Amino acid sequence: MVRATIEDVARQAGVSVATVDRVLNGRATVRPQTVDRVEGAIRLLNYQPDRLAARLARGKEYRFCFVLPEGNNNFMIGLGEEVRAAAGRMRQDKVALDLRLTDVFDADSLARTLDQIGDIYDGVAVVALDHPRVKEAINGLAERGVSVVTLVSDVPGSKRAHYVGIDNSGAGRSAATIMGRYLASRQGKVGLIAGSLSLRDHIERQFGFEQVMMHEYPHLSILPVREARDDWQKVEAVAQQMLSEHADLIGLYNVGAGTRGIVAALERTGRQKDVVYIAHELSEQSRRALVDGTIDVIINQDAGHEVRSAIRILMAKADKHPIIEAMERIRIDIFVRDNLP
Amino acid sequence: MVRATIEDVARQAGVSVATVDRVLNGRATVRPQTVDRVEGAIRLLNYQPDRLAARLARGKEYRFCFVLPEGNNNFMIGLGEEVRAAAGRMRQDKVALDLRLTDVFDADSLARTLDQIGDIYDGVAVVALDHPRVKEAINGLAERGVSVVTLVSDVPGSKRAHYVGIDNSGAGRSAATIMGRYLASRQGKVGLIAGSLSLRDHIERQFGFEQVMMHEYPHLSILPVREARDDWQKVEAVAQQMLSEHADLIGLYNVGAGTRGIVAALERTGRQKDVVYIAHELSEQSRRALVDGTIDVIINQDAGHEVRSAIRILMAKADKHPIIEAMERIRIDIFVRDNLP
DNA sequence: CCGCTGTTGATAGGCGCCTATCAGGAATTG
DNA sequence: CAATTCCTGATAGGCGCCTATCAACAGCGG
Repeated sequence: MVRATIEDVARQAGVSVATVDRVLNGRATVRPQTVDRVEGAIRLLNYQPDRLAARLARGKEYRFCFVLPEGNNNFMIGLGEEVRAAAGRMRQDKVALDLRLTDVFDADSLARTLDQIGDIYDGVAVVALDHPRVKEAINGLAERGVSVVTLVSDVPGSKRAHYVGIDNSGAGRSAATIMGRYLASRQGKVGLIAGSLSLRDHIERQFGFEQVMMHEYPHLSILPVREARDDWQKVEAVAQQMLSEHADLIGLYNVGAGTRGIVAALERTGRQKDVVYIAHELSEQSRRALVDGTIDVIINQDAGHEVRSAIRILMAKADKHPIIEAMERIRIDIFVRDNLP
Repeated sequence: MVRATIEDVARQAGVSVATVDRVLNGRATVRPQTVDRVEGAIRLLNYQPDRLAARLARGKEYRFCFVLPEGNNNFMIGLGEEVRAAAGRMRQDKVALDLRLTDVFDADSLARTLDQIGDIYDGVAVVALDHPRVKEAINGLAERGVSVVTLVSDVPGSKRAHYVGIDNSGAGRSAATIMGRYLASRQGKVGLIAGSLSLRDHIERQFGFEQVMMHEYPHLSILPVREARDDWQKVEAVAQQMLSEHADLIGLYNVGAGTRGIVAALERTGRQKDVVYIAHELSEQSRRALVDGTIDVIINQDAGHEVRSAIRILMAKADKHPIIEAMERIRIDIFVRDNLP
């Protein structure tokens, strides 16, 4: 059975191809009665426009811009590499990707970057800060007709078309569940380190973690969260201090980046086997530490998936096509040393 | 910057488009020296053929056949649904998918199904049994020019173009690691149930599990594996027997399907909180049992990803395009109650 | 020098759809 | 009834590439 073409539909409906096209692309006013006839024919023939031919004919290029945080955060660097890799591959599909780096911890600078993004773009993917100024910038883009997706960290209440990232509260809860089970028989303190509490993803992870910890594993006491700006040197200092102040520290959950600092602190104090350490994001270093046993579990989001999902969503928005939710859900990966990719 | 077309390449190389086409598609003999000139121009212009235009011009339909096990195995049913869903979506990309069900536990019947698959297909994806007769059938297809990918369970040494599925030995090892950590402070026996030891994936999981268990957690003793044919009633009987024979059973790992039977046995005996139970494959039922706490961890492979990956690979093979390995790696998902999708 | 082989050029026509334009008929208005 | 307005048909031309065909030319052996 061969696929129906637009001509088959026209013949079936007793109209011209031009009219079918008018109905399909809403290009001009068509009498409702004619619209019905055409739609009937489409259903009857189960006609689906050939996407390839349509895109070829339209000759349209998609231009998307990825706005990522600058700095030496391993995960973000990896994300940038995925964008570049995707850019190379997608060229032959007429998709052009640009990459801009900016300071995420500074809402104003991020917002300014977003404001400056010209209308040359059909869509923007941004690792966002949950801040009124940023929200406003996102809404501005959306109103200019540029679709926006938030990446990794969401800005709820903004006019972004979609959030591409994991359920961070679920990630925090998962960390707590595993921490609780691993420490089932032990008594002691659990430490929590975050990058910044103005990053939506970090707060949510923290909340999720504390929630499950307090309800399910009340025998473990949680120390107050410490902020360390995702900078491994600060992280190391904080971890070091925690370890020396609390001889009964048996669990550590690092909500943000800078895992390297904790690994260093744990190994220096020789307590790496004694403390259950759960980290986020898989990288060269965290991978090695997981295999060595310094890290016990890594919770991860797949940067490659996120980038590809963001592109698919932006393309769907540009074409006004629906998106398949199930396909775009980013999973919370849990890695032990045995299921590393 | 606009993309280069085949005409630009021809002009740059000082040849005709026909010659460029000959080089690109190996359609006729071209003097090596001319080939060099063309390839130089391609590199210089960074030319990449427009895939859309190419596919449109070739006007080719891809026909792929998925061969799955029949029966009431939840995971396989879900896999079938994913195939159907993909079939609907892929129609507009000129990809036609057929679905055939067969008895997997019977090598002859599976092999016969494969033998009968006509040359109308450009590719076949099959949930295979590791058996000489099946291997032969796969090789037969491959020799007739039909690319074959094995799905979920591999047939190593066959001429399949690719294996789409998880690293089962890694899955088994992961189960053991988590089991060992969850049971850190306890002493007792761990039971192992498999579907069939002629299914490659099951054996590999078992080996991986035993390997880590024996090396890392020697205080836990593993009971001999029991086969239960992925049938939940048999599985229930086996689990029931294990539970009654071993009062000190504290861990259970079900390598195959039929999780429902174990859940029933555990709940009937009231030992669901006492036994750490690790299962494979997420389904309605296993999900509920995980949330309830009867199952402690589910190890999963994403059926949707597998189907889409198989399609991408078969398309790439049909077009003689390279595949991007990193994109096609199927991950071993670990689910606790908090990171369920 | 002829016929042959190997290589290349030129070009038509098509894939399915989009865009634009013009013309003709129907329906509506004043 | 003429002048509009609204709706529809017909058709050309193009998107970038593929396929096929025929002609042209060089170098070769006989």
